[in-house]
Amino acid sequence: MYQKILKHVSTDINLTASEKDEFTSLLSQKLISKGEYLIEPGKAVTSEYYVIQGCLKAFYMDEAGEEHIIQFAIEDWWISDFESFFSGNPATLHVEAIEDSKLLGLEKGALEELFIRIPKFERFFRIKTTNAFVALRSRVLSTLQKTGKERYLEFCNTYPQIEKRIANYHIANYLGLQPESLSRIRKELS
Amino acid sequence: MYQKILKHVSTDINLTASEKDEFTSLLSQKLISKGEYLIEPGKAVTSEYYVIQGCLKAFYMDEAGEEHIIQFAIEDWWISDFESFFSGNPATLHVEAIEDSKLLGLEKGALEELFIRIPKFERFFRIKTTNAFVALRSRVLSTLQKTGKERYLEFCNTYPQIEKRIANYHIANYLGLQPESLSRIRKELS
DNA sequence: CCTTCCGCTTAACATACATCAAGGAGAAAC
DNA sequence: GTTTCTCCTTGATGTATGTTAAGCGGAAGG
Repeated sequence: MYQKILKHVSTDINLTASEKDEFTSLLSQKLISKGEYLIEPGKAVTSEYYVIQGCLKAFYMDEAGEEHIIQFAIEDWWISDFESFFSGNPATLHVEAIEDSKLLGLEKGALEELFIRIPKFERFFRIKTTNAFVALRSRVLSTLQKTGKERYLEFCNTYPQIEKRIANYHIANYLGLQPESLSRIRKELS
Repeated sequence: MYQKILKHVSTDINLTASEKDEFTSLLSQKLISKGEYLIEPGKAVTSEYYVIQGCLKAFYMDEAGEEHIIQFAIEDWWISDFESFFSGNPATLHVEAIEDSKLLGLEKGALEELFIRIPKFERFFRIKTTNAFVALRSRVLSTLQKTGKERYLEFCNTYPQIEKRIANYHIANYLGLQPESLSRIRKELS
């Protein structure tokens, strides 16, 4: 059960057997069915989650009740409302399973103790945070400067596994397009 | 010279006189003229900068040589290539003064020591980082879902001081519009 | 003072994408 | 098997924004 996450962590930092044990002892497994919510706005978020299996979407709801997807997460990704997790403010994000999913949760308090006991983990999570920041920045750039077709191709390159698994209208939403437009783009490309 | 930054820091954390001294002793003043570069791609970035006076733009250059502005900074803002600063990778961003500017630089090494000696500062910079993350995320949302006019109004609300100071074509670039389009939008609104 | 240049505006036209509407295929429910 | 529902596709039309081109005004430099 912990093999995947240990392999994942080991790509960035080296751990001894006892460090691995200490890390995994902090993780709690969570099962969630398709359609269920992992995070709902208004509640404080005290964990971040590593996806062992399944698929989830993180989205905002606007005043008109429209969803705006800002992230998908599949195997080997982390997901949470990081703003709420770090600041302690109530969540503003929804996170919903779009497939039955198996997660590992990591509590904020446990994480902070871990940073003190094994500082390597601070490095690991800082790398993850920096990557998330860079990904977000590059997404700002592509939405500002690129056409729908270009963004779609970029998406397919960046998330090849996701593109095949997720409904057209979810991808369209993520790309800021209408499903009809994405459909046309796909037709053009085929 | 340090009044502004101390007031700025004090909005989030409380400091004793000696903590203030310790903090300001780490800061080094930097003057930079309009048109000069604070950060150039390829070089590692070891400082972040607080703006005492002036105005700068942070932008990427694409393969076609086009600038894409991702941030402006005026008085009381921080600016750097945060990805490079945190990861140690060479900068990918350009940061250029668009007015003569006066900055306070803070070295990464000094900052890390400060975090150890006065942990409150870790909290302060974590708040800043979280805010930046949230701002970026909300920018992704507005570029995906809103029209140029809506984004312009949002920009004017969020950065009223900036809107009056910066050239039309810079604002248009930041909003992902052509200067002509922004000009039309402004006309419609007046 | 005059000239030059740069940024702003306006107009005419082109295009990407949204919107509205309809139909079809596959999965789920009966 | 039939019905229903959900999602995908396609077409017709509308709109926001891009593109190209021109002119104007103020600032900088002579």
